[in-house]
Amino acid sequence: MLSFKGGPIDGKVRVRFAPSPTGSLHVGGARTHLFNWLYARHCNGVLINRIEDTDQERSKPEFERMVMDDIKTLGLEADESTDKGGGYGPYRQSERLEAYQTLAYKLLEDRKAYRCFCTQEEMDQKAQAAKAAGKPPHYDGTCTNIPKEESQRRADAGEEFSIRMIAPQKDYTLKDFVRGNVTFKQGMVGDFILLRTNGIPVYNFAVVIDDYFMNVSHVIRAEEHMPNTLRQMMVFEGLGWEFPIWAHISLVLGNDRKKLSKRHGAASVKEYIEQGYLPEALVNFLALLGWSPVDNKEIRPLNEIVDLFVLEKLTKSPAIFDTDKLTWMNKEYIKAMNIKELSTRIKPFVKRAGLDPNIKDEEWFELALDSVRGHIAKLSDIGDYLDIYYSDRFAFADDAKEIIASEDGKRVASAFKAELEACDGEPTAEWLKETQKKLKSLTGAKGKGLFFPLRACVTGRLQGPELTLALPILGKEEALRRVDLAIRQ
RNA sequence: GUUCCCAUCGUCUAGCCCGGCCUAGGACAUCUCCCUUUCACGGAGAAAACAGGGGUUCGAAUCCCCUUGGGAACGCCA
Repeated sequence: MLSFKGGPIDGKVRVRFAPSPTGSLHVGGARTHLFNWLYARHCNGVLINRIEDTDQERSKPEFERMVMDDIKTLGLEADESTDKGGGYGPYRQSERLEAYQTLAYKLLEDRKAYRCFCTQEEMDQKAQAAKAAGKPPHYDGTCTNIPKEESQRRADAGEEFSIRMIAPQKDYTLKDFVRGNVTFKQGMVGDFILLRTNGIPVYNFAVVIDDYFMNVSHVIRAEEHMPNTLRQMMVFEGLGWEFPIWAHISLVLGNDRKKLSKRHGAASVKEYIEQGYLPEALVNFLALLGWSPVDNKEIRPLNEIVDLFVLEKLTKSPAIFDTDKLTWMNKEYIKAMNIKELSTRIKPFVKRAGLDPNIKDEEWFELALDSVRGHIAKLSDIGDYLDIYYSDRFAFADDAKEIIASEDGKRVASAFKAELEACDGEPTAEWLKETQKKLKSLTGAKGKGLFFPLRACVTGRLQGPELTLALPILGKEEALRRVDLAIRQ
């Protein structure tokens, strides 16, 4: 028997994010989780992750694993969860069935719910008919007034039934932390299912029981749940329990102003991470969707966000997920990151681009990485910039070829070759600076006319890191090989 | 269809609750200029919004009403 812990709120903030394991973590879900996490941290409270797997068709253990791992990569683990345990478990709804069933029968006993013998097919038909007639598809009340004895008899006889909650016909006012008072007029919802025919509870029922027994003080969730909240209020009331504090946060929308989903391309945390967005940048960006710090400073460490995060500052209106701004933020994080940290984090992306980060020593790699980091927006961009240092990848881009073929180009290239050959030891930044001056007077080329050919010869590109940085990293031998190649074109 | 929610630059937002300090602030993106004997980086600047209409008030982005627009939800999905 499941022990019923919890009870009335004892003053401590306990919040929860309750994903259903039907796919990997969505950025909208990540943002909801983040807001809960921030609030818990800010209040020195507790964050719970509960797995809502009552949809047996779509829920899969591997999805649960994915979601939990996504949360972990974001660095936002909960205090109590299926992974970590805690004093209010189990944290998977499929393991709490007994509680739901017990309470559903209590409601039945109290005449706040009834057995419904309508079949799935009948219900589908009714819903369609109601829709066709332009009426809200509410339950028509076929089984509402079946006498208690008859209901019992039919159940005993083995007839299949679900348990349906009687929706009290009166107005309900939801006191919402971000929206203020929201009144739902009576008749907005019909009698709704609590327990399915197979004994598994439905979301709106399970949530109430879990939130109560897990001692949840604040329910911070997406706005799309508002109509659900009405049903949940009815269940809380029917069970004689106090409401938690609800806070319905605005939705995250795609470019088309519709709720962000797979249709909008990348929509999951996993995809963004795989594209080379840093978890900390994504988290920082997500925090700014529907919330803003008092001092306007947008890029800031998580602990500062925790300090400033208050529910009062949440926005009511929905926010469009702007990838451009995320990308900018990611770039800033890449620029600011400690080079050793960046080095270890970016290596998988370097390998994925087909480049070996270990062809030379770590010091070389860091130098090379540092010279190009300012150009990349995502970790996955690294291949296109770092490859200039890899001789097997070397090739002249079309625009670079043109420059080299020009009059200035030819003159600069051969003059530079001579200088390089005469260079004593490895070329340094200072050597290059001197040499550039020399080349200027030697060839008459200046500005773009001087720098583009040099860059084109050495890197094969017209854009990239400072040559004074790149040349020493490349080394004399490789540089010479390339200049030679350029001249012979 | 019904109910609920929302409405400030293209986008994220500040201001709104407690009207005057708003000539509406910041950030992304865009454009311009500067720096640099090059691209980039960096710096400076520009353009860009109170959805519309009625009230209330000496005064409204801020309060009230209507219209319009957008969104969400109406399941034995969550």
